[in-house]
Amino acid sequence: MARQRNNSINIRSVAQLAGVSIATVSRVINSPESVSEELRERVKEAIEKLGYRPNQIARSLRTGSTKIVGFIIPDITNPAFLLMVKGAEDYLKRKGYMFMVCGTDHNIEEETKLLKTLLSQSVEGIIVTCSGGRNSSFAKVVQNSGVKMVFMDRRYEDIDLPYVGVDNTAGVEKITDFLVKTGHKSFVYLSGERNTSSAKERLRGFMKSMKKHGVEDYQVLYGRFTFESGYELTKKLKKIPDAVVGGNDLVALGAIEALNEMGYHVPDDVSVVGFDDMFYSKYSKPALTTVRQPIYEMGYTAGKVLWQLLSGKNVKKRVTILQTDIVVRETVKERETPDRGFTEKVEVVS
Amino acid sequence: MARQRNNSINIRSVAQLAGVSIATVSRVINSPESVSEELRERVKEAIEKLGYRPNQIARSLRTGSTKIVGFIIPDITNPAFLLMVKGAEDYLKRKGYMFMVCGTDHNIEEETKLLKTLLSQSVEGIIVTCSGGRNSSFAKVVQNSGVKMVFMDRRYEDIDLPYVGVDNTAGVEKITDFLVKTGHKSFVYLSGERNTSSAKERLRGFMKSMKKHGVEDYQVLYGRFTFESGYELTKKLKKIPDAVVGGNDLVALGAIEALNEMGYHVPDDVSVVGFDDMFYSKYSKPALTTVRQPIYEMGYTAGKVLWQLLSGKNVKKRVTILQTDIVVRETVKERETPDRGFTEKVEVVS
DNA sequence: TAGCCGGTTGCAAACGTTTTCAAGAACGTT
DNA sequence: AACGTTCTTGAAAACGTTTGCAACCGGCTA
Repeated sequence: MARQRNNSINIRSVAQLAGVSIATVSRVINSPESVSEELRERVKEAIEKLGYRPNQIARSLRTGSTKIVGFIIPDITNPAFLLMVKGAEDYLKRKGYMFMVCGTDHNIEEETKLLKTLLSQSVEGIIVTCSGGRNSSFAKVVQNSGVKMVFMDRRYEDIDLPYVGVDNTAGVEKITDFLVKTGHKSFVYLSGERNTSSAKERLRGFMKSMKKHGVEDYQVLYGRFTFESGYELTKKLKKIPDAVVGGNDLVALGAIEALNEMGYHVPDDVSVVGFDDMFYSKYSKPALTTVRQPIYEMGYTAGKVLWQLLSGKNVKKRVTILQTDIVVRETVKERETPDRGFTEKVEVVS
Repeated sequence: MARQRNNSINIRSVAQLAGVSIATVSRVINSPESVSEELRERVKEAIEKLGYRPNQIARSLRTGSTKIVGFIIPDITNPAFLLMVKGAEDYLKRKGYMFMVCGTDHNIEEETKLLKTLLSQSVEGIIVTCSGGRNSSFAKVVQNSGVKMVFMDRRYEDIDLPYVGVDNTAGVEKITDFLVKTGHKSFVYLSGERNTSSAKERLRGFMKSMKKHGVEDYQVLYGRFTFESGYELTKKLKKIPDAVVGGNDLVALGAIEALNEMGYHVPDDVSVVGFDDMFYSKYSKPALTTVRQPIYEMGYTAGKVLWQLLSGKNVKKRVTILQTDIVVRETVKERETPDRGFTEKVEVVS
């Protein structure tokens, strides 16, 4: 016996009302120029009258193209990640895509689970900002999925996929150089999650600067990319350095809070810098000196790269690295260098 | 001639490998207890071997249930909205749902467009935070859609749908009462987008407090819910009041920035309060006194209500209003009331 | 007039599932 | 031995589209 036919309006209702076949209705929708003026009008009228909207599910099943791209990011609540997402969306929505964005809560098991879920939803492409430093099960799923993917901001180095990121190393190196140049002699670096690619790259920039200038009075502390982490790490400091370099703005802001509570003034007693230039950093008191990342552009570019993949083009540039600027505000103060006046002089002469 | 069969693994490949019918494979997946031990094992093995994952699209088409709920929010980049979304997701994902979240950029035309798009994606439910104060085309689409919907945080009053929100009026009234009680005599209220339901409700709370205490020295200024708006409105002030009430935290923070630049000290010269208790407010300098909204809970509750709708239950409570707390930090200072000492005394006596 | 061609149209298959129905097997009861 | 019951299983229909193919209709050429 026939199952009860769903009473909602479908292509058949339209066809019936217009007195044509469903094929014609479909054509009116997808390639109107291929059907005669008269029928086209009749069908359009019927569509209007019934308020018919094609069922995307059926369409997807038939064509094999869902026009959906998924995002996997560590935290759906973090504005920085969402600004990237927005960048990618802004590019891709003009190509007719819809989006599913999923947060892993920094949990790599959840990450693979989400990947699987997205795959069975038949998304056409996925943009991923990794939640950890390595994720072997993730790699396995990716390999035999055949879906188009792009890494954004963070990547798993053992998975060969296009990557759009930011020159973390150069960014931190630049701002650390700036601190050295302005007379700071002792440093503390407050790292975020140590296994993420961005944390590693940023730390590398710091180390490069230290080495380059022959600075030995520095210390590296590991924590997370949060305000609280910056706060706690700083509180534990035995000796206060000339400058604190935060793994990101949140960490830097946490450090400032702690320093204030410990009775130090920023920037008079200590300089502090961050990384990100997040929304609030320019309004903090004192306003944070930091490294500006082109976050939105990064997402936009990732969207573009994914689209190239989706439209079958060969992506020549597998890796796109965007550059950073340093933005000088109020948390760095030029230090006197009384005890090194001599060295300074020599350098000038040589 | 037969179209080329899609070479990706489907239920048929599994059936073939296991030597059973596709019906059996489907049963192994959906109700394993209904198939014999032996076949079940064979099928599971085949699934594992091929890495088969059921095609959700096909499943949705057949069952008419996509297990997707959509969100429409004004700004995908605003952490407050996303915290609500997270709340709802946390509730609904345990019920097996996936999510599509869409931002309108505060544009009501985009809002109806997104609604239509979500509908043709056959989402089962939609949670909406309105972008404007009214949206007639939105209403029209909602009426004959049959999809389950819930308003979250903001609503269109002419559309009868379940609503989960916060007692904006009581919140602002409470904090304004607090200002009056601590001796403030003159007020400025900085409103956000004046047509949104939350802006209206908050303003009402302010007015109630003014009226209740017979205060006449107040002024209401309209702008937007942004830092910049608070800043600009404040800059235009001819006369500085005892207290500034911001339509939200951003506005309040903008006002503080402007006041500082104009040479006034917060809270010594002026008190400032906000609404939201957003992430950064406790770290601002001075830390903002504000109204805490249970944002996450609001989303969680909206998710719960939507689920009741989805599972066919009758929702008895069409409107759920969550209460706010006021959180006292550093931006309010008790004022002397030299010229009213007398009244004060009378009150105590009476 | 026969043949051909381009433009419109409809029929029916296919996309990958779920689910109804009926058939068969195994078993116990009379 | 006949029958009923319960449990497993497979065949086939259906979900709402898109699209290859064939049919038809005019008009044109030979």
